[in-house]
Amino acid sequence: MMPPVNLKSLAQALNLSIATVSRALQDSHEVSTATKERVRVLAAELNYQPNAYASSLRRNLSKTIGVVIPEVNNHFFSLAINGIEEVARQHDFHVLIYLTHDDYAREVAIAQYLTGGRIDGLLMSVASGSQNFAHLHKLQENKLPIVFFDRVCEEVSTAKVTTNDYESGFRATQHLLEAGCRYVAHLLVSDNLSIGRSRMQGYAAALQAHGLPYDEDLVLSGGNDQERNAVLIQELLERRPEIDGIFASVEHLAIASYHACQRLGRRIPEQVKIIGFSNLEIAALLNPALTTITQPAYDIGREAATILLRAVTRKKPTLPGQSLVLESVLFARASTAG
Amino acid sequence: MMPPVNLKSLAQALNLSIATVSRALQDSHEVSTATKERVRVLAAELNYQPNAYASSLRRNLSKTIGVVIPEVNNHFFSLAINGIEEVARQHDFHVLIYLTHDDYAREVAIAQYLTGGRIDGLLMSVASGSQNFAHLHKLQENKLPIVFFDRVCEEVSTAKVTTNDYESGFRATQHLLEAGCRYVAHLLVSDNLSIGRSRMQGYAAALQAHGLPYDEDLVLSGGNDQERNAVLIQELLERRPEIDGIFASVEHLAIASYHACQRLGRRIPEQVKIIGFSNLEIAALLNPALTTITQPAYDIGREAATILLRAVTRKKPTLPGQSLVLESVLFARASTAG
DNA sequence: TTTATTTACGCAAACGTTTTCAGGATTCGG
DNA sequence: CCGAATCCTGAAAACGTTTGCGTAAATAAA
Repeated sequence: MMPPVNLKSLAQALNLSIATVSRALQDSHEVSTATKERVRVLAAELNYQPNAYASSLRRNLSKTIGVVIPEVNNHFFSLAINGIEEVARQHDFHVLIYLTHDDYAREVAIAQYLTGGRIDGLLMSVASGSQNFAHLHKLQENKLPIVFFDRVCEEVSTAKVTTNDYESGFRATQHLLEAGCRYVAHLLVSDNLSIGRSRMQGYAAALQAHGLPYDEDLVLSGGNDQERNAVLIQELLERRPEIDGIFASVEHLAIASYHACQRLGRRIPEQVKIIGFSNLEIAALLNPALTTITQPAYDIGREAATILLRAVTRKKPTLPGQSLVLESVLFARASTAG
Repeated sequence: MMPPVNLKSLAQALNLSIATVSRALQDSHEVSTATKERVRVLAAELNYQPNAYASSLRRNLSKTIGVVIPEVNNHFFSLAINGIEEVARQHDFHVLIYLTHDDYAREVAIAQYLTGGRIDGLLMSVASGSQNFAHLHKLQENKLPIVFFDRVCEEVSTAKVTTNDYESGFRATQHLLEAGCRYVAHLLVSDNLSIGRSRMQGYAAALQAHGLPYDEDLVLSGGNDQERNAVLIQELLERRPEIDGIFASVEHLAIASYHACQRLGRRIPEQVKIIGFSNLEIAALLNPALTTITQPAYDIGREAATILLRAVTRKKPTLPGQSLVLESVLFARASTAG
């Protein structure tokens, strides 16, 4: 059994004090170049690695950020994580990941975890079921910098990175209307998510701009059960056979719509045109190719992480004024062809 | 500014010693029920949260596991993470995530990070470029339990969770041959990955079983650049126009094959049949629907995490004998229809 | 030479927790 | 009423770092 290699053992081996070794490894100017070199050589030889927890405890800094998201098996979030991890790595930060599965209770439990000083900052996309935000306010009281991305929580005053959801909702709907649709259904994931509300408002505004009525019955709120969503959409299409366009607020609802149409034998785009928010790289390979509004997921992750790390490293709070709005892009494909 | 709420402040407020408060919160039998209750009430009221780093330092246990994977924007890995996170949460463990982007140097750097005692155990899918495994051996010398999943490293003696890759490769190839293919190309991601070798051997064995020659020129090794892969496949199809079947070892190569066929105007499945490893939920919605061999990604994550956490909590090393082989499933769809 | 100033290093406290050890108070068998 | 056992509690060390402060030696200024 090897003895542990820590500052103490290094100091003994070099006949130095622990303090000097520590300072040498930090390249402090208080230690001579020669000594620094001696220390570095031995440390490298013994493969010394500082104990992260001792360091974090002493400095009250963990070099770790947390990422709380609903799902990871989702192109948007996994791309965002890519961006986040990239920035974190550049700053020598570590990334803790937590999944809420859109479950409010789980989100609260996770927030509780995170008050233990385990992380220096938090990136978050809130669960769709969240109504009460006491758990998030508690984190803020603990001086934990937070940056929301995509699914933001408006009640918490901090930086937020989002996309132009209102405009995107407007454009998506307009795209369908211009392709000839007259009865456009809107599928969203939850009514109390700000992001969903913005898209919905864009939808409503586009209808109005084209002199079409807003029909509440054409708005469907889906959940996390893919099969159930498909059934709900199927029922909607049967109940309102005049529907000739679907605007899906999230990717999996667009997919569910495909399944629903497939089962009902409705042809896309001849009978029903579909557009959806999505980060599927292979949208073009679907049958038919899916028209998408694509969010810059990777950039959202990058920007959110950048704002957060700036706050963390400068020990300043994250401010609402640092918020960012990125633009989504509409890719017209076969599913909305006139 | 609020004073910090820690064991000391709790002890002072309750007129108890730090030791007693600590024990009370751990529900130790050494402290009276009445005192426990007093402590618990105040702790809850002040929203006390133990400092994770102090605790980790003292107990030499971080309640954190690391996950090192090539990518997260990949259905297989994101599903696996889902499984991992699930198990970790059940055990009150935290999950640190690191992405190698299949870059060997990055993998080594990450391994270096992880020797700092930051994690109690490691789940890993090795980068495809890795040839030298000194960094992994170093981790083992540090007594860090490791479990490999999917992309295992055979040179390191520990538990591994894989799928029946040889059989799957055999069945995939056989499926094409039985559908009438005579010239089956094989696309793989890297020759030095054990998982790729197994699938390839299955491929070769199936050819032999059907009395067909193994043609090295029909085996193409792809990289991480999707566009370049599509071009390579395109060139292969042009060079060897007799190719009537493609067996893609990973999802993105199957997708690249679709693109290649699309550009060359080859019809799937009439001219070229395609089968690929994939965890795409929407394989059935592709044009045409993609025949897949699907790995139980979620279960792989779950099982790997379970083995690892068992080792961690019982303070025993992970052993090769704990390795697991799960079965993939072949879903026949339109892309290989006779 | 004396007095400042700089340089290079060590001592020891601190971070917040867990845990060993010991001891005072209470209870109980005899 | 004495001894032992039982029950609670506290003092203090330890985990491995970082860092304020002190100080001896070396150098510079006078």
